[in-house]
Amino acid sequence: MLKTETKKKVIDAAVYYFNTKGFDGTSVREIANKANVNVANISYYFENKNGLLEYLISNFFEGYLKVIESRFDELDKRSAKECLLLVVKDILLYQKSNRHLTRFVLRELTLDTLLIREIMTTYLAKERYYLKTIFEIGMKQKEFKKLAIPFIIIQLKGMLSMPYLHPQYLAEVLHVMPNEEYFTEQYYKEIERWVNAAVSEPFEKTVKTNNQIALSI
Amino acid sequence: MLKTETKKKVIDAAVYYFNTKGFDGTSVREIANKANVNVANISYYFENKNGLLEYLISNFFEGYLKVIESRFDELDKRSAKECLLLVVKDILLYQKSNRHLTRFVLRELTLDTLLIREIMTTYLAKERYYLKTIFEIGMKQKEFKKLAIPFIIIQLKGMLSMPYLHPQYLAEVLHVMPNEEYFTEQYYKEIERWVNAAVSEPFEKTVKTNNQIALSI
Amino acid sequence: MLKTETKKKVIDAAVYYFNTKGFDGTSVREIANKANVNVANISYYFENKNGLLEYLISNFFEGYLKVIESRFDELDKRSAKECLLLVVKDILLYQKSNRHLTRFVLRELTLDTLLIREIMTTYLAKERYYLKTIFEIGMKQKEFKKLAIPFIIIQLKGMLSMPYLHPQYLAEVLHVMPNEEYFTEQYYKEIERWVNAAVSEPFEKTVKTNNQIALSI
Amino acid sequence: MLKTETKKKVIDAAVYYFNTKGFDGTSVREIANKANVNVANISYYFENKNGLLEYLISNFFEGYLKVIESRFDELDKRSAKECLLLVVKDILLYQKSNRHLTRFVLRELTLDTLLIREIMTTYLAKERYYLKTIFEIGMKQKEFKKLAIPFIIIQLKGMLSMPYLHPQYLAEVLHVMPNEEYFTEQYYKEIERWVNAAVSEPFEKTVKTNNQIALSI
DNA sequence: CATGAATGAGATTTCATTCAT
DNA sequence: CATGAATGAAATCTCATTCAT
Repeated sequence: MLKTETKKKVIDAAVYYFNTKGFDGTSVREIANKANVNVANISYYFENKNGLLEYLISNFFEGYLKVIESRFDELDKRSAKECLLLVVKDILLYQKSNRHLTRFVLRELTLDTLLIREIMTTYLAKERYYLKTIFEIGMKQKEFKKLAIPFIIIQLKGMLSMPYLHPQYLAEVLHVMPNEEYFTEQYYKEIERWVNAAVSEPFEKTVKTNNQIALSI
Repeated sequence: MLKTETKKKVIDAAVYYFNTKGFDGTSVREIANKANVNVANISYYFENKNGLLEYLISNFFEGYLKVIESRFDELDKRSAKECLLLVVKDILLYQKSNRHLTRFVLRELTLDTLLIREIMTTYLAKERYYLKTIFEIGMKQKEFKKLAIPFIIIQLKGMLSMPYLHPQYLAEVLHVMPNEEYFTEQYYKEIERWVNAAVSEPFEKTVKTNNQIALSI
Repeated sequence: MLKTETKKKVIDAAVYYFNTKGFDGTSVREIANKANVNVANISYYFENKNGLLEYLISNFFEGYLKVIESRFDELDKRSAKECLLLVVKDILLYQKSNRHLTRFVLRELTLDTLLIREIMTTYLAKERYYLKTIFEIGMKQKEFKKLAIPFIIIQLKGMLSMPYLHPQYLAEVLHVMPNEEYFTEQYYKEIERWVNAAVSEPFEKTVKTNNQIALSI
Repeated sequence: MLKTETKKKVIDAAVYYFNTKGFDGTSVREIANKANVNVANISYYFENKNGLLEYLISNFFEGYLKVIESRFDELDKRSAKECLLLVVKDILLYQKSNRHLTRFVLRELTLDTLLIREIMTTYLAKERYYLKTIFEIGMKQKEFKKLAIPFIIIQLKGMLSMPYLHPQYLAEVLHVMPNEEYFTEQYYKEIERWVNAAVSEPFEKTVKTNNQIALSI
């Protein structure tokens, strides 16, 4: 554990600055200074600045996918809607507990780089598969309306990422504090409302049971 | 209004690179090279690189707000829902016709800088005022459900920005082409569905009339 | 002429240091300091440190080949031996008047790099062609003995380069001053002796006339 | 004499890289990686990188001089010319069997450093003494022409080192393979030709006997 | 209005070396 | 005897900016 003390300090400092100033807006020296270690450690542990970037993004998506996968594996025991809502809840919680990393990764995803292209063809393709499958099953079971799945995914992902990409906007313009305890719970309910109103079949009976899902933050 | 050729070339090149590589990831030399002009022109026309940034972002929001305002001014002649949908449509069209600039500005908004803070307290505060007022009127008129307005705005803005922040994701992961003609129309319908299902009062009679709003792209 | 003052100063300083400390043993800062210009000028004029290397080496060989070529073109007017001796003389003079550059280039040629490989397939292949042709004609005309040309070239080039690769050795070990006026003349005579004794046919009559070639240093 | 495995591996790796990339162009990490040992071993065994350099160069010259000395000691039993040719042969063989080290050392000798100056005042001064003495005796015995000894040494050393400094040039430009079996033998004959034609007195009777020296490679 | 030359500051990376284990 | 972690120094390179023309 002590062996990687330095590495951990670098990661924390990097996430901090990448979050606020962006990857290109942050110098390795700043990171090293904040981490109170020598600059050369960045090369030592991550080869170079870009290696640090890759490490952080990959790391983020490893955890992200694990969260989705573990809910996806319960699809046989649960209804599609239940499953979808649990995925939504878990993603919100994952993003909440990694909010600096999340903002930075989501921002980085908007660039046209080789790395991002690779991320898309691996992690994001998998994510799409899981979501698509959940929606397909839900539609087959008549839980969900027959909708264009890609467009549903766009809306869902838009909603899931918005508060974590723009926390400053929420706080300073809308006066909603995305870092405070109850925000996630409240926002989860909003997405649930959207699922119920815009995705689920109105007369679906399973709605009731799903309402019982509570956020344990 | 009649910009010199050089200034215009710089702007185009800057938007191109800022869109794909980000502001900090782009050097003024790259911009000058692509624009086929001398680097010193950037200082000449925009004082410095940051001036170019400010110019582009302000420019974006000037146009953006004008679009919202002109619909907002029709609030007396139209129902809140009609107005909201027209605003949605116009924003989509504005973003579509400035897609490179839009992606870059939306990305830049995720940073914590002085400039962005200023943008928030000016342009985005205004935008919030317009949206809030539309929703308030709609609720008062019983067109809209009584909902937490900030949360509605979060969802709306999440949906509005998603395809323009992540065109690559739409194209390569979801195989939806956000730059093709019919996308905006289709996506507009999705947001309309959301307004009808999750925002509007279900028994609202005006729903019918609103369906008539057609996108003239 | 004033435009390239800086470039020229960089070149001079680079040649000076590359000569004594080698390319990898010299830092761009040292060069810039000696040249009394800003380090960035090296990137500005030569792209990077390696560009400076390429420039200097190419430059050397452009001049080197021009010297050989102009004598080679006189092959119709002169005997092969005369021509060979004039080439020898001119190479010695060229190396003498570029002694720092010469030592550095000859040393660099001993490395296994891409650049050197390219130099070999271009400049040195040409040089070999000229020398080979001179020897072939000389043999055909019975001026020269029938010898293995590559081996003659090895010996010739070994002799031509030795004093310019190892001036320090000549000075400090052999107490021969390769930079002093009369050295070139004396050394030229040695090579002429080698040509007469080891290359030329002993009964060749042209030997006499060739002796008249005097070095005008 | 029995080096630790690690030390030997370091030496081999160092010679390999110094040969192809030069001393300054090689990092201790590269050496350690190739040798499959830890970097710190280099400091441990050679104090520092420069210590490794000194070790290798000294080592080379110890062996080099031993080769010359053992022939020199036979001067009483043999003619000067015989002796000279045996020295030539042995140097060629020594360089051949240490070709990587040889190229690197010969290249390093072209630099102006303290270490090289020391090498010159020790090893190379000795070498000069041996060669000079052989030539002087030969001249006294009328085996050799009365020539300027330093100039003879320059030529001899130029010929001896050329193929080992520029193996790439021989291979790729002249298509002579200095590493193949028969090269040394053939090249030795060339130098012998030079000795006979340009150094020896033409009517010298000992020439015959010397022809019997055969290379046992 | 536009340019090429030049610069100073700083960013990233490399490197030899050290030290505790 | 050997290692992995860590460092300080320096090397290369990049960048925004300035200035004379």
